[in-house]
Order: sequence, then structure tokens, then C-alpha cells
Amino acid sequence: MSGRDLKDLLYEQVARIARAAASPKRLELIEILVQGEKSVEQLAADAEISVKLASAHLKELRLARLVEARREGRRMFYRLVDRHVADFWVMLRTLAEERLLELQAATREIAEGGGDLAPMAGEQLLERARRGEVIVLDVRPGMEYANAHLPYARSIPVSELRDRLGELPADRPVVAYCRGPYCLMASEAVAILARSGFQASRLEDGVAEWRYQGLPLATAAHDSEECTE
Amino acid sequence: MSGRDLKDLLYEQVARIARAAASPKRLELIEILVQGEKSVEQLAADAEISVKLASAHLKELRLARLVEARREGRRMFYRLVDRHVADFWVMLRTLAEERLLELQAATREIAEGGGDLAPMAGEQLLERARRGEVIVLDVRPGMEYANAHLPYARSIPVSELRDRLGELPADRPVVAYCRGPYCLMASEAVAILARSGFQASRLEDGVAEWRYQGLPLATAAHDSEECTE
DNA sequence: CGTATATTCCAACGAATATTGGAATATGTG
DNA sequence: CACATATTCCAATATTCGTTGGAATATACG
Repeated sequence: MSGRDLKDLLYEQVARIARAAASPKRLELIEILVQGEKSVEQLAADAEISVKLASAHLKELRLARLVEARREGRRMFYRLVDRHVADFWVMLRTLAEERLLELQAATREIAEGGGDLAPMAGEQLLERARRGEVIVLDVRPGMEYANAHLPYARSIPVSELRDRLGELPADRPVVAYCRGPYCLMASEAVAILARSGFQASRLEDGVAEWRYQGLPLATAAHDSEECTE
Repeated sequence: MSGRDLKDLLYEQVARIARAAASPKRLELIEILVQGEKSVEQLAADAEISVKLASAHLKELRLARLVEARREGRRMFYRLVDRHVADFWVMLRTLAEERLLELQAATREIAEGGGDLAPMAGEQLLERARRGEVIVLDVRPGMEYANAHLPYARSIPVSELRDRLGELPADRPVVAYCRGPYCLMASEAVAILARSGFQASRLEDGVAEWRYQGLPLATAAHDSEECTE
């Protein structure tokens, strides 16, 4: 094989991966899958697209070996192949944010709903949560919390938040997080909490960003009680 | 703006970056630009495409803010916006290699030309080069060496290697490197060296991979003499 | 100012992609 | 086995992208 042909082949393979990521819907599916395994139906619902379209996109992602599928009964469950895919998503998003001004404007629009608390860096938030000075609240669906969550975080899905406000101590600031900076659940939660008199703010990071920074995660509920009260 | 519209906008912006990287030719241009600033003509020649096509691809890359252009006389020089773009390229390639089997097979074909020396890890190679136990040889064009090169490396472009073999001590192993794993110059150099009785092997990494690993680089020729002889 | 050089813009065509509707497959249930 | 459910496959359409040829732009030189 000639040098040129070989090179073409090599770059083509790498481009194939990039092409798999070059679709908004597929990126959204990837971000959802970062939260854990999901069925096609769930993925379609979360990404607000038809099941058929979700299936087609998942096929592309599977072809690029970014996700893999498992059959359970009549359902097909998809998951990311490994954490490098999640890291890639975080890096790509970070790169995009550094470069595109419109993106920064839109991200600001999401953040605006949050409180005034200065954004705390990872290590610092972790320490304050450990000491119980701040309540870290995971507002994603329960399944995703069970799959992986920030240390010391407790789970109240945003859909149940209104009815479960009583579980939260009113004398401490609450930091809500969800799937990541593009997810709106934490913003909604902050709005609900603020309306009820809580000192609430939003953490932009999700588990993917947290892990990307090398910070620890919890995978069960065994540590979420340590900071309860 | 509704939540869905906002999300669509956000993912679309990220996808735009991925789309810019989703073309073999553009990836090749990026890798060439990692070696330093180049004119459109040089880029087209290195990537073996027409100037017009190179210009079109560079326009895409510029639109995505991955590269920026500078005019000097009647030439246009392009460069990567910052090192995050180079890091992105390395990460994308690494991800692709982990995933795609064909790619691994092709990469092996490139490496096959190399010697039998066990591949040395970065730190170790650096130390051996510092002590002069091994000759690190940069076989890229002189301009690229001047822009940035591995510490203790000396420059002999592959095109001049045949005529300058006398400059190399024959009693020490030579490790040649070039632009990165997909570049063929180092393989060619190893073949030439081996034919002349040198104990030659190839380093797959280029400056991008080296920097990605957090290892130091040299930017002038001030340190390439330390290990000369 | 005319000419040569380097690069970009514009137009056009074929190839690839996203999306949707309808049919097909595979699994579980009565 | 008939039937419901979850998902995938296939076909068709609109759109986008890669590539090339020809014209246009910007700069340098005589």
C-alpha cells in the first residue's frame, strides 16, 4: 500500500469517530448515556425525538464503537463503551465553549436562573459538603443517581422536589446539579428552591465533568447519609 | 426561549466543532499545523491536495475557530488557535485507536518499518537522551524543528538524511521521530539508518503527543548540542 | 499601471446524511 | 399460536458537504 493510501485510511478512521459526534442529537444522546445505561425508549424521551430516529442515531454511535447495546427481554439497553467517551464529550464541549461566543451567551442564559453564590471549585465544595455546611442536591431521575453521583449528594428528582421540600434543612445553602451544563433540571430546581426561601445555587458540573477533573464519585447510596443533617 | 430550543442551540454549537473535525483532510491539516504555522501552499503540498481545496477546508476550520490566519505579503499563514486544539487532535486520535480495529492494523503497518528496540516511555527516553546514551533525531523539515522539538533532539530532515549520515555517531542507537504516528517520515528515516548499519528505531510520538502527556519541549536549537557527541 | 503570484469566492455536480413512514424482526404474554 | 411491545430495517426525500473549474481579490514587482 502506498504512503498516501495508508494515510488516507488512517485519517478516515479518525474522522469516522468525529463524524459520529458531529450531530447535535447524537451528542445529546451521549450526554444522557453518561448518566448511565438506558433503553431506546428512555433515550428517545429524554432527547425529545422519535424512537425510530433515536434508534438510527444509536446505530451510528454503535458503528463508531462509542456505545454498545445489551438486550434484556424485549428492550435494548445502550451504554457508553467506557469512560473515555465521556471524557471526550467533556473535552469537546469545553473546546466548543472556549471558541464559540454564541455558545457562551446561551450557557449564560441557563446559568442566570441560579443563585448568586460564587461558583465553588470541586475540592472546596466537596469539603464543605463533607462537613455538612452545604447540601448538595442531585435532581436527576433516581436511576441516574443510583448509577453514580457526587459524594455526599442526596437525591430528589426535580419532578418530586415541590412535594419533598420538607426533607431539606432550611438553614443551609443548597447546591443543585444535574446532568451537566446543558441540562435544565438544576436550573428549574434552583428556581423552585429560591421561591420557597432556600438559599439555592446551581453547580454547572455533572458527573462527567466531575470525573473528568479526577474528582471522586459515589456509586450507591451508602454515603449520602453522612451529610444528612 | 424554550428549554428545547435552547438545548438544540447548545448541542448544535458543539456539533459544529465536531463537524469541522469530521473530515480526513481537515484532520490532516490540523496535524500539519500542530508542527507550526504554514502557508496555504505548504499545507496543500504536505496534505497532497489542491490549493483550492486546502483553502476551502481551512475556511471551515477558521469558521469553527480551530485555526486562525495571518497575512504576510501575498501569503496567508495559518496556525492553530491554541494548544487545546492540538490536545483535542491527540485525544480524538487516541479514542479512535482504542475503538477501531482496522486503525490498529494500519498503525501496525507503519510501525513495522521500525527497529526492534522496545518502545521507551517518554521520561525514560528523555533521561537517556540527556545522558547521551541515545540519539534522538527529528526528521521533519527544519522549520518545524525550529518551531518546537523534543529536548536533546537534533535535526536532520529525512530528505537530507542520506547525505548527512556522517554527522551521526555509529556507536549509539538512534531514535527517529516526526509529526506523529500517522506520519511516514520517521519510518523512512529508520529504513535509511538501518540500511547503513545504524541501530535505529522509531518513536511514534510527535510534539503534540509529547506535549499532551505534559512532557517538556524545546523551542529553539539551544539545547540540541548538549547531546551532540 | 500592467503583470505575476497567492489565495479566496462562486457555481455546480455527485455523494453522504437526517428524518420520516411503513414493513419486518424479536421477545414476552395469554 | 395469536397478539402486543420494543426495536430495527428499508425506502424515499430534502438537505448538506466535498470537490473541481472558472472568475475575482489582494499583494508584490517592474
